[in-house]
Amino acid sequence: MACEVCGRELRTAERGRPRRYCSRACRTRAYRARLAEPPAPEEPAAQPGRPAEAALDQGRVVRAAVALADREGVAALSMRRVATDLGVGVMSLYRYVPSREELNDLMVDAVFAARPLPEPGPDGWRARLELSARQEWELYRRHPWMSHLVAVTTRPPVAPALMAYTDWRMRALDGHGLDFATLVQVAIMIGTYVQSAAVPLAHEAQAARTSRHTRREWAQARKEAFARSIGAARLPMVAEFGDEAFEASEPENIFEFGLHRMLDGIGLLLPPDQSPPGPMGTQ
Amino acid sequence: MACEVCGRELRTAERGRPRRYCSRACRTRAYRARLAEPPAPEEPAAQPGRPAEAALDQGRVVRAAVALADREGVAALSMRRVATDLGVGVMSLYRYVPSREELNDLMVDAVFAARPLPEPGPDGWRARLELSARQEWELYRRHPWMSHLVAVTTRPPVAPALMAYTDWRMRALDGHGLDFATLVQVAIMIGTYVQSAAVPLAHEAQAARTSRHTRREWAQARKEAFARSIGAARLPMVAEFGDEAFEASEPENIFEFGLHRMLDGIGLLLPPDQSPPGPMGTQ
DNA sequence: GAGTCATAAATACACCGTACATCAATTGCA
DNA sequence: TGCAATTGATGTACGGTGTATTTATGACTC
Repeated sequence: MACEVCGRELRTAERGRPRRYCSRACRTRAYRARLAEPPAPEEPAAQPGRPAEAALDQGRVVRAAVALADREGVAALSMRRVATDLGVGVMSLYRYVPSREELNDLMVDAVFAARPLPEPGPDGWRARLELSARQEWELYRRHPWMSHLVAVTTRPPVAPALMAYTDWRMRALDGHGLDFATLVQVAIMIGTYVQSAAVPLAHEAQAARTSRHTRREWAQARKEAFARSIGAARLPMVAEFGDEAFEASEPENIFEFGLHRMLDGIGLLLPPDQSPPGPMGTQ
Repeated sequence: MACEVCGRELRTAERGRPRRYCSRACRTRAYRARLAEPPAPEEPAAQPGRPAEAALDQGRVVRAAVALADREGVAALSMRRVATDLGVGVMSLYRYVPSREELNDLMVDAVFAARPLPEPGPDGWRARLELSARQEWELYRRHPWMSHLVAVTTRPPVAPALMAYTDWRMRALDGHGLDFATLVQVAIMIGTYVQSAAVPLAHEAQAARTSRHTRREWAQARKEAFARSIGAARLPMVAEFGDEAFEASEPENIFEFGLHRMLDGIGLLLPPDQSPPGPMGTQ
């Protein structure tokens, strides 16, 4: 009595038909695997018992979720809201999306898949890495909820299109004598950095939506709170924060600054007189 | 009819005494502000109607929350669980903690406050920045839920002790001719990077707790999923991922690698022949 | 027509944060 | 000495969440 997919023990299998899967997620996975086996993923009709046309599919669910998050922010994103937006019952979503967590992944994947990095990229490793970072940053600007989702899942999102960015970055730097492990680390480091720099964007987007406080007001209030609680004596630098520091700490500027520092640091790994590399992907 | 703290409209003020605050959070804020006004914050007694001793205080609540998160992970952290751990009613917490979101901030602040950076730090800007990053990293290792909380709030946590890290970092690099705005950016960039590099730690901690999958199993499963869905042809680099890449992408190693690249990049901002600076804080 | 199966949905459960009303205890003041 | 004000602590309840379980419906094969 074990789930056919994940092998977990099956609970409450007493009444009715014998159960085969431990959860809807596993059942859905099995179903999708069965669908994926025949070589025609574009034409899923003519399945036994399948209605003439399905009202839903995974793409529609994911697109609706992305649109909702874009429109009303990550706080409004829930299975119920997505379902009502689509005009279907809540549980209908679970036929196409194994769980809320995997919906998050699918949303991230959809956004990245819609904007792949160009092939071939520009010339020169630095221009390439810069482009890849800037393009990812642009995605976070347009979909601020993404940086939130990435962190909320307590694990890196399982999104092939995001992995494609990593792959592209590795190829962007390949051919300069760096070993494979270093390429991995550079690519991951860049993605990690862009994501982290984008986290404040989610906050600003939410604040702009609820029109509660602007970032400036918030920074001012926080500064005053610090002045009251800790006293500026202990934080001499923070005590001098003014317009200049505020401007410098704007997410956009932090991103730009850190990006260049990081690229500079990567440059030091490479042999100094390296001539410009050939086209991408030629190893 | 507006809240005396935030000015928001007061709903449902018909029956009973007229309300003065829009929420318990505001009422608590007003109460705390009133407590802070007299110049003796250590001796708040002799208030009218104040009981002799309170069973709870903010410190106990925050400590219980931190202990709970350490013990059972961020998923188990809720107001109800904290309350039962303390043996009090749920709503009793709200007398000392304005809201769940601010409890998050207080938890982060408590952890950072318990481990301040040393004064004076070591010699040399690089050793200092490295120490500050490594010490923050150590905190995330010990309290993996922190990286999660930082991101969940959709805004940087309001934690003075965390701001103290920023201040320390700015002082660590001060005296090398960098302008104030650049100091701000360096300090924020380092903190941002450490936090983001720590996000996978939360995942691993949770996985280890539920003993579902190890990181190695998870990476393997993900690789197979990619091979099935996208096909390795489109991701030539990822297709070659093996033990070496797995080892390289270990959070600890990503952190170390990125830290050194970042410090290298910062070093390029400084004049090359700069002699070692004097003791910290001398401007 | 019976049986099998996938779709879709309704219901239900356990949980969350927290607004609200209430109670007893304490104190200052009339 | 009473009374009003104020606080700590709490119980109850509301509207929300993700999703397990169950049921109804239709389409297909035999």
